[in-house]
Amino acid sequence: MDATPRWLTPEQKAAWDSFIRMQEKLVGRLSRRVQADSGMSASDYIVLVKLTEAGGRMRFMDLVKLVEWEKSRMSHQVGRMAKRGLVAKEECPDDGRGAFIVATPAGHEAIEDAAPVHVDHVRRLFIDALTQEDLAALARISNRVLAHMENQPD
Amino acid sequence: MDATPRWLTPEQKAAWDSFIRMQEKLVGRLSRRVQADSGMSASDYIVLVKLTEAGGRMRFMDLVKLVEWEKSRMSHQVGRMAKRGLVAKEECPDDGRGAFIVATPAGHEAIEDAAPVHVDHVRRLFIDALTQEDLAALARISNRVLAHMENQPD
DNA sequence: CTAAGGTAGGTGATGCGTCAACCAAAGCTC
DNA sequence: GAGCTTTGGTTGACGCATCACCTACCTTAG
Repeated sequence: MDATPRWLTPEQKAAWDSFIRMQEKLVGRLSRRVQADSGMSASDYIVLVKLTEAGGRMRFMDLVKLVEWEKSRMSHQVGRMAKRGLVAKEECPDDGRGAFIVATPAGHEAIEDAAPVHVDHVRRLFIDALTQEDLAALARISNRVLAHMENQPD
Repeated sequence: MDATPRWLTPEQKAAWDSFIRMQEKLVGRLSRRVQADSGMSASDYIVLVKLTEAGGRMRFMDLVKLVEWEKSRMSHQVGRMAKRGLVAKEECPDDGRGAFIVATPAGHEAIEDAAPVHVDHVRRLFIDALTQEDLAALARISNRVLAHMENQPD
């Protein structure tokens, strides 16, 4: 009875705390940098990256799946981005409900300017801290956790 | 010239992508769970954890430093938490500007109910996916990145 | 052909995070 | 003790994330 202990072991807790702290600081710093450097939010950035990587023009739902967001979040996001001129929405002739999301010239330019700067920060703050083996280990661990989560409810 | 390459190597990019993806999914799932299970936001949760661990009563700025947030964020946060009855604010007799933040009985109860459930989810989604060695490696890597970031501007 | 159910996408309310500006009390300095 | 800086903490505006719900269109069984 009571198979799972109530708390984590000290080593587990220490590992968890370090991971969470690192991840929060790193992601926070990077998203503040992209905002300061490019005037785009981190969400703008990632949507533009994925969209332009895929040719600069996609169906809304395909974009949702690619970025792995909820459609509501994406809808709000592209709404804001359209207002800022980074993307445009086009009707879909084949499907009356559908929409194409298209990167505007301004969107292309924004991401082409922002991407190398962002990569530099990723390298400076993260990659440079680690050896090749560290990086490989982290990739393996991340994929292991991802795979594990997929078999878990909720 | 041009000492740093414009992009990451394929292995670097793969590691970075896996890490970011894992971290987003994991943190997202955990914070949705704590919200669903306890009615508290993830921010409520962590503030209450740190506050009660420290005795349930602290100076505002000490709490800010403990949680490593900006004071503005904490100010908004404790404002909301006070409105929900999780904490209360008291004046500080020694320092006319100062405030004590105190966990209410409802706050104590909320965190005592929520904490074991949250830990179970952490274990289920994360700890159980990894070996002891994985966990140790991740802790080491996280601390290495944290230490590295401290020496970096911005 | 039509009704039922699924899919594409949007909306509005609410809470959260950040930024910049602000204010008042507390030292500090001459 | 008058002016300066620092510290402790708040505020308001704005963009972002989530939730629940909604509409329009498409698909398919009968």
